[in-house]
Amino acid sequence: MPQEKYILVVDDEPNIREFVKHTLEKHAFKVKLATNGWEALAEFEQTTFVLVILDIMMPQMNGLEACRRIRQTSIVPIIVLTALGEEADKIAALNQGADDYLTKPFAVGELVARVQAVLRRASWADTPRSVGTQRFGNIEIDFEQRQVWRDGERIKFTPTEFGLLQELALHPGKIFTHETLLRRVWGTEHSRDAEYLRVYIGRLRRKIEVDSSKPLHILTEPGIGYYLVK
Amino acid sequence: MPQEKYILVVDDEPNIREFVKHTLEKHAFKVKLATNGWEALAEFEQTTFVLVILDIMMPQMNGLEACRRIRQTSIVPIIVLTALGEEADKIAALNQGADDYLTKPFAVGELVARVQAVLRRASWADTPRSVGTQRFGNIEIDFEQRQVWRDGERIKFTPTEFGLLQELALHPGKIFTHETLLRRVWGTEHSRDAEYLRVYIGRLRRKIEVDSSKPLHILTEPGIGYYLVK
DNA sequence: ACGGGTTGTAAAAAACTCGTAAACACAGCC
DNA sequence: GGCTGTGTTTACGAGTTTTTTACAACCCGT
Repeated sequence: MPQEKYILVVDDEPNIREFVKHTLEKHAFKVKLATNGWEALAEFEQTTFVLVILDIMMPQMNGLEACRRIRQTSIVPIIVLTALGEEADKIAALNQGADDYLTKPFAVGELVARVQAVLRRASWADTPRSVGTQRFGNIEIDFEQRQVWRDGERIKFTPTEFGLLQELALHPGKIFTHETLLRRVWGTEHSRDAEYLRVYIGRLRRKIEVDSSKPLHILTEPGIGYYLVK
Repeated sequence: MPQEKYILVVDDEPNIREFVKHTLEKHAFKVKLATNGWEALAEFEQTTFVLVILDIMMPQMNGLEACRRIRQTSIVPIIVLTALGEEADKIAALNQGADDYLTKPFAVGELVARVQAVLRRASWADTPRSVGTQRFGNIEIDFEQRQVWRDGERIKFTPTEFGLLQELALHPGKIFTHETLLRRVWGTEHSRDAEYLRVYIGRLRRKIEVDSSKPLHILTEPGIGYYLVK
C-alpha cells in the first residue's frame, strides 16, 4: 500500500529547507519542516516519520543534541547535514547514532540517492529472513548461532572477527566510526587503537569478499570508519 | 549416504533454466526442468524433490498458482524467482507458502547461497526434539532411563557426564556456549570454571567417539563452545 | 611532483585456548 | 583401614588467536 511517507527536515537556513522540501516532494514524499532542535523534537512527537534530515549547525538546540535525543526514543534513520570540512561534526553525529551524512553544498541527485539508500536499508519488509539472520547477497549471517555462510558454505570466524562483523551487520549501510567499532568490539580502553581495526577489517574482507582488494560488502569511509552493504 | 537430491526448476525462459540447471549440477544436485506450471505439477508427481525453484511470471499456469497447488500436497521448500521491482509478486508468493525468493538477475553465488540456506533450514526443522530417546549414528540415548548404548553395548556414565551429554543432545546441531553448559550442568556459581568443561568433554569423547582425537559427534566451536551432531 | 597523513597487508611476538594426563579429595562401602 | 567411583584441581604442550610492529600503497592538498 502506498502509504504516506513523512520526512522531517530540520535546518535554520530557509533556502536549504525549501530546496530539500521541494526535491523530496517531487519524489512523492511528504515533508514537515523545523528550524531548530526544539521544533524538531516537537514535530517528532506529532507525526511518524520514515526519515529525519538534520542540519548540525543550528541556533537554539544544535543538531548533535537533537540527534542524541531522537535516538533515545527511536530508531528512525537520520541523515545529518554538515558544512564542508567539518569532519569533527560528522564523526560526532555518527557517534550519536546518525546513519549517514551529506556535505553541503549537495546536488539534487545526491540528496535523492542518499535518502533512497537509507530507506532501502531500513526497509524491514523486503528481506524474508528467519529470526536472527541477515543476508548480504551471497553472505548469510546467523546471529544466534554465530555462523556465517558464503555461497552456502560455512566460513569460520574467531570471536573477535565475528564480533566486528556483527556490529557492522546489525545496521547495514550505517556508517560506523573507528571509535564506535573499537569501543563496541574491544572495549572503551582500546577506542584509540585504530590499528586493530585495520588488521581485522582486512581479515573479514579476506573471508567474505570475492576479491578482498575490491570489497563489495565491507566498505571504507575514508577518515571516518567502515560500513557494510548488500 | 550421498543420496541423489533432485531439484525441480520451473521457468519459461530457456537461458535462465539452463543457467540454474548448470549451476546446481556443479553443486552435486540432480535437476529436472519444466517450462510452465502444468509441466511442473506433472514432474512433481513423478519424482521426489528436495527443493522447487519456480519462476513467478510464466504463460499457461503462473508460478503463484503452481506454488499454491504444490503446497496443497507437500511441504517441499520453494524458492520463487521474481523480476526486479515486482514487490507484490514476492509478497504474494511468500503468502502462498514460498520459503524464499530471488530477484532476477541474480549471481551464481546468490543462487547457491539461497538454495543451501533453504535446505539447511528444512533439515533443521525436521530434527525430532523428542524427549524419549535420541539416536546419533551408532549412539543411542535414552533420556528416561538415563542410559546410553553404543553399537548395542551399554556404556555407563556418571551423573555429571550424563547431564552434560543430555544438554548437548536435546538440541542436536545447536551450538552451546561454555557458559551456558557450565550454568546448566554445574550451576550458575561455576559458570566461569571452563576447565570442568574441558575435562568432561574429554571424558565424553573417550566413551562415545571411535577416535577421541578426531571426534565425529561432540564437536568444538573454537572460542565459543560445543555442539553435538549425528 | 612532494610530503604528511591514512589505509591495507604481512609477519613476528605475546597471550590465550583446548585437549589431555595425572594428582588430589572425598565420599560410601567392604 | 583400604578400595572404588566420582568430582575437582593443576600443569603442560600444541595449536590458534590477538596484539604489536613495520612498511608499502594510496589519497589529498599545496
